[in-house]
Amino acid sequence: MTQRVSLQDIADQLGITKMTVSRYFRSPERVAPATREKIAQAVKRSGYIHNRAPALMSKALSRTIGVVIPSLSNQVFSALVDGIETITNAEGFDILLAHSGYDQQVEERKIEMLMSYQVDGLILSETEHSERTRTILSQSGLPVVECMELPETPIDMAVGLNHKAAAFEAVNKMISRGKRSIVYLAARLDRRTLLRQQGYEQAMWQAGYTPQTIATPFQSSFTQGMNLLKQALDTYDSVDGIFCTNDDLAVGAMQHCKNLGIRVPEDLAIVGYNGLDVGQTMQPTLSSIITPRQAIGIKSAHMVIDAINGKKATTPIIDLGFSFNNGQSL
Amino acid sequence: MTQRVSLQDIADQLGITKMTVSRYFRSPERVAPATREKIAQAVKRSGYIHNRAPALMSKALSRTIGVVIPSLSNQVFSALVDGIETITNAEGFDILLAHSGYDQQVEERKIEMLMSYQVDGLILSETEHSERTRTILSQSGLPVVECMELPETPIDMAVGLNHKAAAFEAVNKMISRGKRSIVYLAARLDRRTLLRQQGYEQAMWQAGYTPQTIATPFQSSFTQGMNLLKQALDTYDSVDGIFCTNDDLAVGAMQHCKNLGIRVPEDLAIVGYNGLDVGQTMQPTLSSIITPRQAIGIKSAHMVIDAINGKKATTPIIDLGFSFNNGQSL
DNA sequence: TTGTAAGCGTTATCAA
DNA sequence: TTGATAACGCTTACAA
Repeated sequence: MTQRVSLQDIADQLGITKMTVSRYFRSPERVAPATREKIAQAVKRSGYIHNRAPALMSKALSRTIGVVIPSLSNQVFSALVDGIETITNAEGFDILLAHSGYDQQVEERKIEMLMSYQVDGLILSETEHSERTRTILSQSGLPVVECMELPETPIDMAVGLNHKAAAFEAVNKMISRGKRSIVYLAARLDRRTLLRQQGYEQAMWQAGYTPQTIATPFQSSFTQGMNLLKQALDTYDSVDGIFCTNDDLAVGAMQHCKNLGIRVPEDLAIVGYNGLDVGQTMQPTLSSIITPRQAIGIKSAHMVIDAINGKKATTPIIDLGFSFNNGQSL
Repeated sequence: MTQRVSLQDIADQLGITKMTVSRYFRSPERVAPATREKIAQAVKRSGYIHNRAPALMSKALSRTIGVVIPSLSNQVFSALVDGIETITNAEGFDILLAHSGYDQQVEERKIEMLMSYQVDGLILSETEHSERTRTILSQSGLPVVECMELPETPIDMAVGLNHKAAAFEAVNKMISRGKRSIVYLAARLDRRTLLRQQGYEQAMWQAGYTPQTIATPFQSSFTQGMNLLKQALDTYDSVDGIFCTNDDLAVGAMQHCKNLGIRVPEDLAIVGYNGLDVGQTMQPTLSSIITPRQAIGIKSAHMVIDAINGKKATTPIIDLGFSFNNGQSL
């Protein structure tokens, strides 16, 4: 059966105390070379694995940060986690990862789970939370970074970009190229999707055009992109531009154009969001807004760790901006 | 500062002992209704979060399963995790998630980390491990399921499919459609990619043709699919079929054909692997091998949990097979 | 350089 | 129905 090896077990084998073995792990230079050697061998032989539970019980830090992302199949969040781990690895922190499936109740459960493991801080990649989530996070006093978008009232700290402004700029670019009947394609109506819609609508109204949105509550996917474009073409007249809430939809839409012989961008301009690899394989290449997700991860990790170390950031909200990949589809 | 609320704190507020509060959580029916009510309020007020550390120290189960996947941006593994969580949620287990980036050293570190949290079992989605990983897992006696492919010598249990056989069947289908100069496109040379290559080569030799592989050590992506196809067309003469180690490459390759005006499947047949959504948006739709990844997750979780409950599976290796999505690209 | 003792927060067990 | 006690395995602080 499962027989965990303890420090005591190793100490017993060698006729020393567990304290010396413990020291061997934490500060080997304070153990006599001969003893060190003996312990090294015994550790190797026994396959000892450090047990964090006792350390979690003392008031000491766990040196672990909890990370919650909405999806396990989205390059945006894998880049975010990559960025986070660059820093946590360098700083000697571990991360504990959980995913919420874009569901606030699930997010709440996962945050509680992570907290039950005594994480020292949390990085969340959404900004809309259940009432209880906000309560337990505030009460805990734990450093929390909400990232990707910038909440008006962050729980603690935030790192991201202004999605409304990004969408506004993208749609303005489309308008300045002469497009006027631009439709917004939206999926999974999360907060970022709605913010982008606001930016889109603002740009349209400002130019004197009427915003037209086609949305689905389902997960976005290439197939959804095709379907939404079909609907858009059926619903609205003389559509000459499509602004998509992400690249998956945009690629699906572009695919549909190819299948139908619609010329991009002459007949229909298409702009995506996130600047993923897939858009660059298309012909024409996809125009898209590039979000600095790796940098967001890096900055988020720095902020949590600084806060854990008692150096709380003076500016709790960091806007890392965005850029525009011109591409050929506009 | 971070001021964790303990059971003792709540008990003190109410003038009772922490034991009663503990009971309130584990078996509320054994606490007097009046007391129960008082505790409920105090718990809510204080934002108490369960602390797992002490429980991890007793010999009791943690009711947590560690899961290691290679990538956070691959639908294959998100579906696997979905399958796992269907079961763990139902059975009252939590999962602790980690990702290895397809790196055995990272996998080793993550497994150690998960074990340091006293997980009751592990689900790994790769079958090649470092020496030390195999050692510590064996010595721990922990239930371990390796999934996706079927190792010859599993550490403990395994759930997956025979990738070599799947590739063999797919390539045979291509051959039976008259294709003879079929090139295999490979990326990130992990074990599954190599197994598929074996199946491909076996089918080719058996038909009297010479296998031709174009490989890159880099992560697969749509862009890589384009590049590899370019190379294949430059390197080999009269290529009439492409078998790809996954759908990303296949879609990139198909995209390249569209850009060049190569007709699929007339001039070039393309077959992918995994049956992801993206392939279905293409015109023609992508022919692909469909892997039962959600079912693999479900079965894996069942097996670990059964083993934890002392009901070790009699058959430690489960083959869940595969199917073929005919599509239009063949 | 190594050892001793106390304590972390919860739960199992036994007692009232 | 509630309480007292011990135990889990490690680390901190102190002692030898």
